[in-house]
Amino acid sequence: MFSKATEYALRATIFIAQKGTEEKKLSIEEIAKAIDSPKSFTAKILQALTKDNHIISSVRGPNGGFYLTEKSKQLPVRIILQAMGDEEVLEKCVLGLKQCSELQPCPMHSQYKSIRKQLKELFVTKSIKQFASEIKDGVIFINNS
Amino acid sequence: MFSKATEYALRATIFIAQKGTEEKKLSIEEIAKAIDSPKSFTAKILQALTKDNHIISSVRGPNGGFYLTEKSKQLPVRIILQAMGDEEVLEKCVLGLKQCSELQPCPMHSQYKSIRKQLKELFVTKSIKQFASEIKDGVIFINNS
DNA sequence: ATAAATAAAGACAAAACTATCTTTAATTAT
DNA sequence: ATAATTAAAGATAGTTTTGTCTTTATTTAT
Ligand code: FES
Ligand code: FES
Repeated sequence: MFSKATEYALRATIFIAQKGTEEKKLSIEEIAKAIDSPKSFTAKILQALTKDNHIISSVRGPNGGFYLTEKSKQLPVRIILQAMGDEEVLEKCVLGLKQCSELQPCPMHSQYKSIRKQLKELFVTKSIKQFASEIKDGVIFINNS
Repeated sequence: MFSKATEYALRATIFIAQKGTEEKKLSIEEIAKAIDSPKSFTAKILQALTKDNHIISSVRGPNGGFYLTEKSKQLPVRIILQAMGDEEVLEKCVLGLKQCSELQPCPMHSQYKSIRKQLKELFVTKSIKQFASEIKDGVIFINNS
């Protein structure tokens, strides 16, 4: 469904939203361990989400690390897909036709479109915060290494 | 959702099922043109679906080409994903956890599982033939170059 | 000021994916 | 038999993805 990079981005962002605060930031070390992802690769991903997109906030130096502002937590999870350049799946033809339309539907279109719509709905209507709070509420995991 | 190779495999197989017969086989040339895919790459893919999996039938030489037996046409489309080694998406955790389970659910699990179930249902319950006949029935396209 | 801690930036490498081209084998038509 | 046609097989190459390592910049604590 998504690239490894996007999977790590989603896991990391949700984890940071749940555990990090401006007072107690999370280091790349902690994050990579928590979500079971390669540290340097994850660093690159967080860098992108910080620099270009301001989805994640970061501070360098001692007691530095990553956290999310309240505003960021309220963004739809789709924003992460967007930042990672991996939201194509929410729009694209399941058979890879250059465009998906009612005018030129592929053989699977009529059956597939409702599934894709639900998927899009999930990423558009639910915020980062909502999934972060899932972890808090119940017995929910962000890794299972 | 799927790799390019799998997209081509799905399009090609559905197209061959609709247009090819044992009497009038389809050449790789025709197929690649019809589904708008790179010829040699598509050849490799059809080769795999022919050799290892016997989903597609082929004959070499003049008037040779590809077609599907009636039996093959009745296989679920999932068989193509299986042959391409690309059916992970039907089972896998949306966040990429090593396993998806009710016992160790990720933060998106409860919302995502029904979507994935519908996707799997689509590929398991519908046959190649059913999608091939979509092309025949209405105004349905297998390319839109 | 200096040292320590931490993210940012950049260079590099391995693996997977996508694609092309050439040669070989099989089949058919003449 | 021979030539023509077609898929099979194999070699190769480009691109993208995934991942690691090193150096630099920034911030904090002493
Ligand atoms: S055209 Fe294929 S999903 Fe719409
Ligand atoms: S654990 Fe993530 S979808 Fe089930």
